[in-house]
Amino acid sequence: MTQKDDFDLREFLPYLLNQAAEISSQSFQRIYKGRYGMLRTEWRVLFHLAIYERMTAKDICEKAIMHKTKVSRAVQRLEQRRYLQRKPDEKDRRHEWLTLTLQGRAVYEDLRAHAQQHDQVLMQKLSTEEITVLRRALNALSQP
Amino acid sequence: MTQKDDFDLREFLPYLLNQAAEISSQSFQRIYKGRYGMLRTEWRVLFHLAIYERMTAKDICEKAIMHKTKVSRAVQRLEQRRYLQRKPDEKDRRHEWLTLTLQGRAVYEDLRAHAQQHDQVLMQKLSTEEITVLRRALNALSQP
DNA sequence: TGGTAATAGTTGAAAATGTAACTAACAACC
DNA sequence: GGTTGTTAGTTACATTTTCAACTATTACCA
Repeated sequence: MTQKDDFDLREFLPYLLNQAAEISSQSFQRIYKGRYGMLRTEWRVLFHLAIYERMTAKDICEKAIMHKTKVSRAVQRLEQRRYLQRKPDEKDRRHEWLTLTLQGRAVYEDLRAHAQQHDQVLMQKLSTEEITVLRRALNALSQP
Repeated sequence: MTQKDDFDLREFLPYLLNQAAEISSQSFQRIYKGRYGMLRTEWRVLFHLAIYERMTAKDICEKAIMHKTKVSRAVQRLEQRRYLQRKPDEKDRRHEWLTLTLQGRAVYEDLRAHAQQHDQVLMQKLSTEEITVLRRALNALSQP
């Protein structure tokens, strides 16, 4: 098992990004899964609703870059657990406005605290300058 | 839909990483999926074998940080397509040595060319310095 | 007005993934 | 040598995700 070839997989950005994303979300996953039995799609929807207060599923699709069926199912499960409420738009009944319940907000507060803590741990692997550049680069790469 | 709260999701590393990873792999996905009907797990295994020549499934698990069932299934599918060969180790028949076939290598060469091209496009979104720091940071974050 | 197109969101079936239990081969210790 | 433990890899089943088709509502336009 010896390296050959000039192409280095370790410099291929999609590969590196995937690797880092996978590993760095694992320990956070244990938290939202362990405490609330939530999935990745669900905490993402929850966080978006907590931050933007009031969104339609469509809004979440765009902000979170998630497919509509993923969002639809995450919303269903969050609703079942009474973490969010739906309210159809009066003007255009194709839209549904989603907001967190008090209970949903409480779950968010708890997870947010853990998220921040988790982020601290991750950032300890990097210098301040690296963090700044990393965030900027990741944002740039997130523009489709 | 207005931003609230002090916690900024856009600074939460697992979120940013996931976003960037997702988006930056999409157009490469269209290539390996469209041309060869391959999955993400499969190109990763294929690339590892192309680069390291000769590995066991275990080696791939470690290098690619993939679960052994993922690797097992990817290897099965690559074998069905005659992209790789298995050869049991003579000394220890629990191990199987995996190598690409000529056909597998040809597929790799094709995909590698596209990967490099794709990488170029991604890197155009970043400065040279950002690329260096990004790679270093991603590697650091990939250490579990 | 009526008819077609577009949009928001849901659903069902197929594909992929995760988890845990499994087989087969070897190691280690008595 | 036989028992127990460990390791490489597979399989079965449950959970998730994907893809395409669907409903319901609104927009467009002749």
